[in-house]
Amino acid sequence: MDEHGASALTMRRLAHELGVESAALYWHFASKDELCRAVVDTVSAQLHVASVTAGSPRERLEHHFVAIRDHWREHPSVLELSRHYPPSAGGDVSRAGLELLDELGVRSDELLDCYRALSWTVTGFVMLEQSLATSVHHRQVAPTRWVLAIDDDPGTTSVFDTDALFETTLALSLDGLELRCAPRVHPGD
Amino acid sequence: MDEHGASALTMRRLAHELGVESAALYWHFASKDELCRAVVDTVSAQLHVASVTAGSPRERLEHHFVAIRDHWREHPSVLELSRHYPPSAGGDVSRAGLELLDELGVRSDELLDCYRALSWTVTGFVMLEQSLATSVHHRQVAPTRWVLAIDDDPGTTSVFDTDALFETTLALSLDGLELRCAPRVHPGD
DNA sequence: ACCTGAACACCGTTCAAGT
DNA sequence: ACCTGAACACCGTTCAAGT
Repeated sequence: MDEHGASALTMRRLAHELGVESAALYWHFASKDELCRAVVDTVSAQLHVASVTAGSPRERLEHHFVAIRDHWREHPSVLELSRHYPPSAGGDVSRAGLELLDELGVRSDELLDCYRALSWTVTGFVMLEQSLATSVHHRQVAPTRWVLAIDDDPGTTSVFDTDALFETTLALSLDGLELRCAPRVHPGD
Repeated sequence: MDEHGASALTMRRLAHELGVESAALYWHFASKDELCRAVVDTVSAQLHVASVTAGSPRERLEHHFVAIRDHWREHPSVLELSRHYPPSAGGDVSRAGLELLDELGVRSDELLDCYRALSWTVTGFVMLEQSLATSVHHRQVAPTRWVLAIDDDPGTTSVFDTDALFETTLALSLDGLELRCAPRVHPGD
């Protein structure tokens, strides 16, 4: 799938690749729906965010979400699937994230809401990032660099780097987060 | 489509609804791909963010993104389509947004990057919000209220409101934004 | 210029029948 | 328990042929 896109996942094609007739799959899975959910759940479970113990809570939080982005970038078509079959939302991963927010000083009654907000921001970002590949208005000029041009109107032409954009997106949210939990500023900055 | 989902958009079905044979559509559109792009572009163009002139730049910025969220919530299946056929990204809308960021005091060399970050955050949010409807693990208990329960494990059960979550998501980013552009705080707060 | 009819190569799914 | 073969009702797309 990650080679040929989510649309390449076909009961007939999958069966053929397994050396079996397509009807045989229906003994193992009730429907394609169920099979897709299993795929999403399996790949979601592979998302193990290594708990970095070095660095400030803020830095570890950044690593946390960078790891999540990287994971989905490696499995673009599964994220595409997960739009229709949302994952069970890796319990371990969110547990690790919640702990980091706690260390950062987020009020305990805001922990869940804040982590969800950050998590959605990151996941949504990766979804949009991956949709660039099929955009008529975006042209890829490097692995993470894109030029946006609408109808060759030079007024709308602009270049951007998704790595830089992700950094900005994450930085804005985390800055806002630090602001609301600890009115204290890092010394020596 | 917004009634029966994006998968209900079928060349044969559309043709039937127009009282015509499916092959006839291919005189007007080269492919379903092109037709979908036209749908996305049309609905994207209908996104007119009313320029609220009252309130602080921050408040108007909030209105701006609330309007964008509301628009896509009214056309869920089109946003679903736009994952594969990204919109030309309403030029007027982003122009209005950039102006608001400018008024807020964002440095001009950061304007584009910051607006894109906010815009992606919001759009990604709505995408995820809409995917809840098909989630096996989420149950809708009110228009914007969901309960998350994984395998009936009471330890993972939690309720959340997407309106509140959106507010948090937006607030975090905007707080971070204000922090980086104007080190001045509102008087009398 | 615009549409039909029929065909082609695909889908997901079901189900009797095989082993 | 696990699979096949054949069928059903769908797809998107093409293309000669109609008006």
